[in-house]
Amino acid sequence: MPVHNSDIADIFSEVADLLDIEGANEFRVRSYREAAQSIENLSSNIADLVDEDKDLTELHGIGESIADKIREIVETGKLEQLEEIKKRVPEDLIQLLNLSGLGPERVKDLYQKLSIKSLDDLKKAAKNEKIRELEGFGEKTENKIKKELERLGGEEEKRTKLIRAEEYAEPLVSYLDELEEIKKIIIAGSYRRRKETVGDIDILVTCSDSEPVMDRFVKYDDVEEVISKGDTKSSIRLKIGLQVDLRVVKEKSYGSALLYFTGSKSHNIKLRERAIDRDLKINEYGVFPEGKEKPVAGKTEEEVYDIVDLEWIPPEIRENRGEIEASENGKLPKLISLDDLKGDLHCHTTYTDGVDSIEEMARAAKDLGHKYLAITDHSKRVTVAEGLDAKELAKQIEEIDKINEKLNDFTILKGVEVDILEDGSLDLPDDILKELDIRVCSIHYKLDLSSEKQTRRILKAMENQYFNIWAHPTDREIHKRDPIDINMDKIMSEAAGRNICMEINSSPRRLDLNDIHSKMAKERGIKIAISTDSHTKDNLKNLKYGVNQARRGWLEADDVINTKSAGEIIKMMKK
DNA sequence: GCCGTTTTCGGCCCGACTGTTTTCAGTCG
Repeated sequence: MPVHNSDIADIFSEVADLLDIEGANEFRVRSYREAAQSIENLSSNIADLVDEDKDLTELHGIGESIADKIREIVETGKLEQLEEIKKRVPEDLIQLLNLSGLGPERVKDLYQKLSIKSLDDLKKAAKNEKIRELEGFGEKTENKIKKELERLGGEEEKRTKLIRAEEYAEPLVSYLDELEEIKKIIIAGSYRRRKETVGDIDILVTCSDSEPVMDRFVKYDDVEEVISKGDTKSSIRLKIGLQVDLRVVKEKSYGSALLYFTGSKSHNIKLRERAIDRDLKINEYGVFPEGKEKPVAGKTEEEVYDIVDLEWIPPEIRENRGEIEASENGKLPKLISLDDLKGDLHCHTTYTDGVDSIEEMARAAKDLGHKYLAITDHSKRVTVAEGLDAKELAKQIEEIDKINEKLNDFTILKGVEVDILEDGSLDLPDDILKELDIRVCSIHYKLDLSSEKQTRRILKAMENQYFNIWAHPTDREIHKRDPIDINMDKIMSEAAGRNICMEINSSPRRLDLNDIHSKMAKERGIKIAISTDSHTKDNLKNLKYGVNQARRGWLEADDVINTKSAGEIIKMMKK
């Protein structure tokens, strides 16, 4: 059973949480958290690095001790240290940390003084009004715990998909913006970094007077609960469960505040450390020389970066994944933008499970400013979509030729989304595949094969000369389906060697490849197709979500094939 | 536990809000 990066990261997070509750040195706890994050952010498979006997301490946040522990986990599947800690601290206490308002100190108190070991214990103690009797706790705290228990119902809180967050954040911003006191208003946080999911919404405001802004904020129609309200900071929870934080700062602090509230946290910490090296202090109000109260920068983000000798870094890559070093060395990527894309390379029509005809799809794409659209209906194995056999596909090819004659300055590419069967063969014979301009290959069945079998399946499929683009490579669906288990390192090496492209599927429920894998593909020289996998005309607009992901993966126009013309793409797909 | 163009020891990002306190610890982002 191969050990995944996320397994190792989870173990270290657990160690951190339990040590924290136990009252261990906070910096030691932080080390485990940072190691976990560092591993989570890693593009290559850490188990492979161990097999290759690489020096793990070269990774940021990983020293001798944690490197040993990683090796132990890879070799034995578990960490003895964690088993030991669990003997001292009940592991279910970690769930208590999910309740807003409960941190390690309070959880420790609850455990030591009331023998609370689980959410159930906590529920009972709250019901019997035992918690309010504890020193440092009170009636309000107890009530808050009760409320939180009810709200979460034992379920782990899920982050909200970006597209859904947009639906709620934008009207709220418009509502606030009606106030004449407001000068600037912007959504910061992971929303601005265009992360696929957001934990909450952070709104930053500059204004002439904060009082009416805060008042209006907490009176918003969709508010379920006011979590806090102050002069410069207020938090609410919307009825759908999404938390929104509002921060008000002065105009002269706008840049440093925006930087701070955009994050990521680890990016900011890196910047602050950099400032300390220069005898400066960065906070949300500006950049201050040691001991001075007058800021030397802060009005714009550029100013703040500049004063620590960095170029401005686009929000999407502020994840402490090497962007600060790149900025320092003038090596920041020139990130791709939606305007760079000339067309879309994956969609479906009424031939299979799409709802619009070939011509309707093509005209809609043209209206969006595209120069081409690849029609890639399913192959026969995908029976739920009534996938096409060779004969039906031949008929579609003929129809596309006819429609292409009618269209000016637009090309419909003849394609298919051919299924990769369990044995690694493609679902249609070569003699029909060769008639096409482009072939998108993907898996829809047997997603639960072992890593070894699944990897072999894809590697085998890639031997086919008509394997052009590997679509929605991991088959994950956000919050719904885990990625398939594969050795991505190995497959990407193969793809790179065979000039096979990989897809960033822009469907908001997929966004597959994700940001980390996109960056990994770029580093290996693999070209990417950003495609919508549209099943309706309207879906064609989703391309922007794929671009978000591509930007988060450091992709530049040159890394993405649909920045090229239709002619160039057809040429690239012929091998 | 990690890290190092002043360090192998002594630091480790920084501030707002809440509730329980009478000056602050805990939590959060």
